[in-house]
Amino acid sequence: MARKETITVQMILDTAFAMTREDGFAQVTARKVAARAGCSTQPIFHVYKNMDELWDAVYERAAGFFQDYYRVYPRLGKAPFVNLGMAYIAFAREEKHLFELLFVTAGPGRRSMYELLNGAAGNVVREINQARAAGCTDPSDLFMKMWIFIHGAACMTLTGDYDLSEVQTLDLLEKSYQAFVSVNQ
Amino acid sequence: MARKETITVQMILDTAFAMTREDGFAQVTARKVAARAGCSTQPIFHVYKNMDELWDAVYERAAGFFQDYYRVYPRLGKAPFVNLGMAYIAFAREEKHLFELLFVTAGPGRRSMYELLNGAAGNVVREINQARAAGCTDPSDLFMKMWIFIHGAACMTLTGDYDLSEVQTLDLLEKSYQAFVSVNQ
DNA sequence: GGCATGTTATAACACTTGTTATTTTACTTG
DNA sequence: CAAGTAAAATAACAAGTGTTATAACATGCC
Repeated sequence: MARKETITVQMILDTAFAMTREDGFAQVTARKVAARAGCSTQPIFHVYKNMDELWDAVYERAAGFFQDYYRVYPRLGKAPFVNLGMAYIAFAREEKHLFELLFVTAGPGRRSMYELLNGAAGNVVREINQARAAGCTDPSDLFMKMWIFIHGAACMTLTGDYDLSEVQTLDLLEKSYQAFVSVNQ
Repeated sequence: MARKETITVQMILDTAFAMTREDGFAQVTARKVAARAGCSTQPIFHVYKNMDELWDAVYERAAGFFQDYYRVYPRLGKAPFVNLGMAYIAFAREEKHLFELLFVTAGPGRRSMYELLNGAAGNVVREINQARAAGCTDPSDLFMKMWIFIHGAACMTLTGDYDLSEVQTLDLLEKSYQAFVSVNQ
């Protein structure tokens, strides 16, 4: 009937996503993706209507990647929000370009930070309940403060203004939680 | 002798800086600056060797703009670092594109966040001394924590994830300072 | 007033981008 | 095996970028 499809959606998306991880989202151009995938630009537009569709797919994949990253990240902290913060800061350090795409670039059509964080598993809600169970009077306010702090540390890793080890970060987050709790009740 | 120079360095830099403030650094291209300045691209390259030189000049101007912004910003806070933070967060809200250029974009040849903050007036050093005078045992550590928090809030304004009023922000920063102090000594 | 000289405008080059028209290729079906 | 058809390659278009060569221009000096 017809020629067999040799370049699949997966191959293109895999390539584009890998390029985003390694070189940044801005490097995902039609010709560069094609070159890395070892084909012309034509299969891309055969599978995706235009580059916007591919870019959206890369964004969705990055969002899913973060969910997975958080899911398997070791839980060393005891206080609420600390494990969420540890994974978040580590993600910013180890996946700079993905972090930038998901949490720094404004961009229309992007999900809110809270939505990305909470994810399908309701990560934030669970942490807030944990804080309430621990006797915190206003866990939402506590989350906001903790999250501002965590986001600040993560963003500073991008510019090289924050460079603490995992152990130091754990200590910093635990102490910060205690600090915020102490003035919250 | 020769034709009088009608398009000056100031006119070009003013235009490029205004474009950065309003539309973002990426919009500062040779043709767009020329169009807005009402001339061809030729005067730009007559005054600057290339676009990199102009971009550097815009960056320097943005850095100076932030210094001025901080200098005249009202001092409503009592605790150390709070006024620095208030001005910083307000700058992120009111000058999104300049904030992005100075404090979010990594880019080579850019100054460190600390250098931009401390400025010519030694803002950070003064605040640290103030904290020490107030009886803080480790003012540098306190500054780091406060700054992570402040930077987090500022960065979240860019993505629309932080939107507290000036009064609320003042309260938040004062309380955060108390929180960090309480676990610091 | 003519003229040399520095400034500006015009136009073009080389490159990159997304996108599309056209051609080639290869595979499945009859 | 031949034919038709879907996929991929080639090539081109239009727009945008930095940069530069060339031409027009105005201005102060002799």
